[in-house]
Amino acid sequence: MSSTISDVAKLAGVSSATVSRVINKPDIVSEETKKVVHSAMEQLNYYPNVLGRNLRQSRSGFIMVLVPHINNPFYIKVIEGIQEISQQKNYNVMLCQNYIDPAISAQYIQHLQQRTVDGLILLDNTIDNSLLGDIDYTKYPVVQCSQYAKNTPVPYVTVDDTQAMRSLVRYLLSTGRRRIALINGDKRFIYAKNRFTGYKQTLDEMGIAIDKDLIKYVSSLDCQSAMIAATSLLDMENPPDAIIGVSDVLALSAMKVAFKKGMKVPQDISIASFDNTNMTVLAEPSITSISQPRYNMGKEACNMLFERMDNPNAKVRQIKLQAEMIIRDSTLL
Amino acid sequence: MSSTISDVAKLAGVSSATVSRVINKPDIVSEETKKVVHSAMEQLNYYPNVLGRNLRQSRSGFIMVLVPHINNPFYIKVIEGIQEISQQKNYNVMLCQNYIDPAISAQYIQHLQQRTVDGLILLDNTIDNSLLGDIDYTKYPVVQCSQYAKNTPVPYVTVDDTQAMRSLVRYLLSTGRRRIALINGDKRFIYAKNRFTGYKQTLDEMGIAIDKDLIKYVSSLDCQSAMIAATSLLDMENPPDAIIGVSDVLALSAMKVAFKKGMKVPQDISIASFDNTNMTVLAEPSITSISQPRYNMGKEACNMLFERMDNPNAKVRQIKLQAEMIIRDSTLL
DNA sequence: CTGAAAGCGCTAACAG
DNA sequence: CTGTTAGCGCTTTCAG
Repeated sequence: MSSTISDVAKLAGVSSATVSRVINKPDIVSEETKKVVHSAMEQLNYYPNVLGRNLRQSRSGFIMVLVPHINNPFYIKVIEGIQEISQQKNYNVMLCQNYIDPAISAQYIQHLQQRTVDGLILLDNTIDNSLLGDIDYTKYPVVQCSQYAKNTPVPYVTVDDTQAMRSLVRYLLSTGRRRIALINGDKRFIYAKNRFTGYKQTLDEMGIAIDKDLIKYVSSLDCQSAMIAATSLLDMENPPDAIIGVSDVLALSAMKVAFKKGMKVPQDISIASFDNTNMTVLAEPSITSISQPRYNMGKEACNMLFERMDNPNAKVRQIKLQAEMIIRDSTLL
Repeated sequence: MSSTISDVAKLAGVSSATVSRVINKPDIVSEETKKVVHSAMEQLNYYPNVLGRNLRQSRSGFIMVLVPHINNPFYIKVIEGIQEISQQKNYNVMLCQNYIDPAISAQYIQHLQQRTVDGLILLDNTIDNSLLGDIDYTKYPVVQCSQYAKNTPVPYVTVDDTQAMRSLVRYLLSTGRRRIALINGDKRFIYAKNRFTGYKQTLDEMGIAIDKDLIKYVSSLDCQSAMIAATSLLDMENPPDAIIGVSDVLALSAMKVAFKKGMKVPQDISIASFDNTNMTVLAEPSITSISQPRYNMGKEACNMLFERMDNPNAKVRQIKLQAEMIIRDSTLL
């Protein structure tokens, strides 16, 4: 079997405590003994057993990142940001998908109580944050990312969806569009609520009446639902001259429906989206999209989590980052 | 702090061994004591501390899945399959991305020696399997997935790339195409080598001379490289009448270039790809693609890994799954 | 069916 | 700067 710290100690002629110090606090060990210990470690091909260390320090060295589903490219970059920070802190990431199933989430959350993981970053967007209700966030370090709960002392990092939508609608209006349709997600999601607010505010300010028929909701962000929504929009007697999808897949699907109806983008209709994943560039024409600072969201969320893991009484920070509009061919008039 | 097994034992008036049995081997405990213990656990809101258990059993309860990058949708489904099986086995997954950097891989592989993880599924495609050379696969459970090493006793599950390419080329020929271009990945990758073999074999069999100018290699599977390759193909004096990309992004990029040159797909040129991710459906026209059994690859690889974790001397299985061609608009003549 | 006792491998006081 | 000692929380013999 593999060698232990006391094997090394014996071979080096020192105590296991000293070996431990060589590994963890090399500064307080004399050069000479360090040399002896290192050579013993090498001879025995020794690697510290993390399980022993974990028990002793009662830390697992893992954080959990709970997302709905990684087939949504939005999460990929966020996860990268999280992994960047956690690696700096010598922590591993356990990435969990709940497939929007609260039962699965509940199982994963047990990992906090069982000490499988030391903290949790919640990218879950379960409606009404029901999930958060199951977690004792006073006891375990938890940070929300993207989605967030109002009036709850849980740290979060999110993006200013209202503002992002405002800039997008304003821009479309500036290109002369007046019948701007919106394909939104379930309004019980905060992002959907906020984006709708931005949409409504901007039209209100410009004195444009809201046409309820121009607003569609999809229960899931996939091609099928999106195509149904887009078809009903484009089949209207007085169809929209622009469509905003709250996710790239929605916009791409809408564009596909427009093509099928013989419409040209952007000549006949403008198309815009949120998320700015690489689909927007691969599409023909390329799609104007709202780029959220996904990587930074991940980094910030992870930083916040470590703040709380280091000090459970640290101030609860709740921050909102700004998004950016990337204008591409699909709206260029 | 949270309660321990001996707190529960004390409250229930039994030994901690009995509490342990209630949790792990309930069958050999009397109904009565079980009841008492359960109620004590509830009163104390007890959850077993996994760190203690792990040390005792010297297992971490984690397996590692090492992939190049999860922005490649190919891996997403494989990972899902892996997670499905590992969850059944009460194992957690540590998903690691090496960003095609051997130094990062090397760091992760230490986790095996440190016992942070109990096994490894390698989806890495580092050229020449250099990575595998760093792992003592006789000592630690390792399974390769997708990529594999010939003549090495490491279990793997892969897909019959040669056969898949053969069927695709044969099909394109059957639609009348004769100048079929190939945008391939670095030939030192096994998948690239095998797909090239399938391409060459089929053309040879049909008595069609290989035009080397029709074969392009990209060092990375992104839009930029792909567009450069596609542009040089379509700028030829005698351009191809079909382009196969070994990944969806490559094909989509090629299609974009074709559009820019005023060509129509499939009328002027056929486009086909490997991977069959949802981009192929979102594209207009939708793209003919080779669908690999990604989910099953993940499941099989994970099953193999547990076989080896359960029994290090288990027979080394090396299996090859079949891919399927999905015909869509981009090649319909 | 249950209890006592040992110990997984490590780190952290404490003492020198 | 280093050694001694204790113990993290759990499971697993071995007895009974």
